[in-house]
Amino acid sequence: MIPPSPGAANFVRDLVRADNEQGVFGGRVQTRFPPEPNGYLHIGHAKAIHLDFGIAAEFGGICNLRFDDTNPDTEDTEYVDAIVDDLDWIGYAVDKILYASDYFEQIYEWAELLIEAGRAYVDDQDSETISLQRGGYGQPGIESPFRGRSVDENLDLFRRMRAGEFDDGARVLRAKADMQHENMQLRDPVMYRIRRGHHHRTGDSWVIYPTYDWAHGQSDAIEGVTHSLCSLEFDSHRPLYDWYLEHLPLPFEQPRQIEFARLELTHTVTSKRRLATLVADGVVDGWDDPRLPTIRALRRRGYPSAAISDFCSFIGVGKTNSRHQIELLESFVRDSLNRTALRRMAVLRPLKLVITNWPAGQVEHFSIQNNPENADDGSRDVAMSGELWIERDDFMVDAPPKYFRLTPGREVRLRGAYFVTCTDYRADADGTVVEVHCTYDPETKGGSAPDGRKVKSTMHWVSAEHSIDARVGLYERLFSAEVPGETTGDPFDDLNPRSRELLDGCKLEAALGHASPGQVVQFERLGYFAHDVREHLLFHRTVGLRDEWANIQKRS
RNA sequence: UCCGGGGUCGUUCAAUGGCAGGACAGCGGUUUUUGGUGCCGCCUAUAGAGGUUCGAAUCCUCUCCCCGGAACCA
Repeated sequence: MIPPSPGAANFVRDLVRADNEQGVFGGRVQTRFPPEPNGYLHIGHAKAIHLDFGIAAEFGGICNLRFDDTNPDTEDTEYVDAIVDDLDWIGYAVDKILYASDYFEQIYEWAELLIEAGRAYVDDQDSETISLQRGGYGQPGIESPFRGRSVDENLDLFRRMRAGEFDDGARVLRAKADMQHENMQLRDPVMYRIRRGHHHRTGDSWVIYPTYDWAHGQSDAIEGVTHSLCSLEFDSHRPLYDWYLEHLPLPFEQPRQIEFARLELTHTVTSKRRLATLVADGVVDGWDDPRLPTIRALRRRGYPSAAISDFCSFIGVGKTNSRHQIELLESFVRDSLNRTALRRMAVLRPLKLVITNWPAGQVEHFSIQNNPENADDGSRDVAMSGELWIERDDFMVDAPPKYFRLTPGREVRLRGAYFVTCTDYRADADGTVVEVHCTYDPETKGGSAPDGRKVKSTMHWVSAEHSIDARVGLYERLFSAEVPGETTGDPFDDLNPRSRELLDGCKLEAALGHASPGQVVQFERLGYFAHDVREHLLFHRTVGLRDEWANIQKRS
């Protein structure tokens, strides 16, 4: 078991504690988790969620789920529902859902306030011109010719923007900040744009929408947020966040924005936009495709929620850009699953093994433990006959020194069954081994020899007669909520090509045919990547997901 | 080019003026009816150069490198 990490950095906690002890915010702590409902949550969000909710809980404060829904073009209630559901699974059930769109009226009124104070103006130029005038790094900005409009004219124009008198993109409301500021965010940022998209909650009642910068801090302030935690790329927005708030009559103390490094992992992508592209382009089957690092996909693959929490608290929170190795996450998953996963046998690349001294037609049944880590998990019945499937990699004609598995003349154990000794093998014209011949020792029933002799290797196997073929749709049986009965047509229709390829021809022990949904199993010593033990440890990894993740990363 | 944020074992996170430590990865051993698990051991780091100090990863100066920032995205 991986020990807890009391030393894990969390500078956010330190800052909040300092504020709290000094009585800033009157000892109050309030945070928020503010996703835009334009995609599904992924492992990177889990880090933010544990931070946001964790800090609030630690200091006796509250953390709200607030949807940052200020862009009607990309958002949908489908995402709202999925995010709430995932959040619940992660361990933070919310009873109250907040939306930035609920504050549109208040935010609008504050915009008028800024106009009246001479701190905002309507600009008639298009976005290209505005962008050009903003200048560049180390380059001066140019003030808009509309910057000097009177308060009355601005107010009139802004109200007509809201009333829908102008076309999309015809005018914007801009903050009158500082066109020479070294920070581009302060060079008169856009506060409102005209957009006639249908909003998932406010429908068509608004044609102007606040931008992120002119909505986020305002929403925080309305809710009474004390510490607004966001990722590093917003650090240059903080002066703007503060600038807006300083000019507004706030109902609470002015919130404080704190930036932290987002989670990145090797072999995969933690960017909602890139994931959305993969889903939209059909590169993957959907947001819950097991190749994705979305919460949905992780869930479907059997990742325990606790393993994700443990991982998140272990890695801590800092400002260093870093990319954690996927192995670290997996170590938490294994740590958890090793104690709970039922062991099963399956053969991914079958090779026929014939027991030449097996009584013709005889079938024997063995009771094999479900989990050596936990006797309470009981045992299951496994049938054996004289013809078995073993892993192709478990037999070698010319075995190298450190190879302990089957080779001519060697005795090994078939897990839970008998000792067998290889006597012979058959190869085809190309030299490919097509059949291995063995004799078994009836005295070793159950897998131990009365004379105490040892074998170097224990191999997994399935009875040819009793095994089931992965073609009956194992993948779906284990990963989907439904357990289909008879499969008709091509059972691989709903699988991605890579999974098809990996599962084609696999032979499974009968007990896998009725695995209960959501039950994670661990294969006994086998895998697609026979040269690398790690790769085939747990079932959900045997389909080569790490490689899939890497492929996904390349294609996004 | 300007502004901001960063730089400690292979990776990641500690150590905040006092013996550079953990985890993951790797390597070796051991246990084992999974080449899994468990257990034991080993390996490797303060970006560079100066300075302050009895003492520097930590404080100061300069240099180098990485990331972010000029959407009517968030």
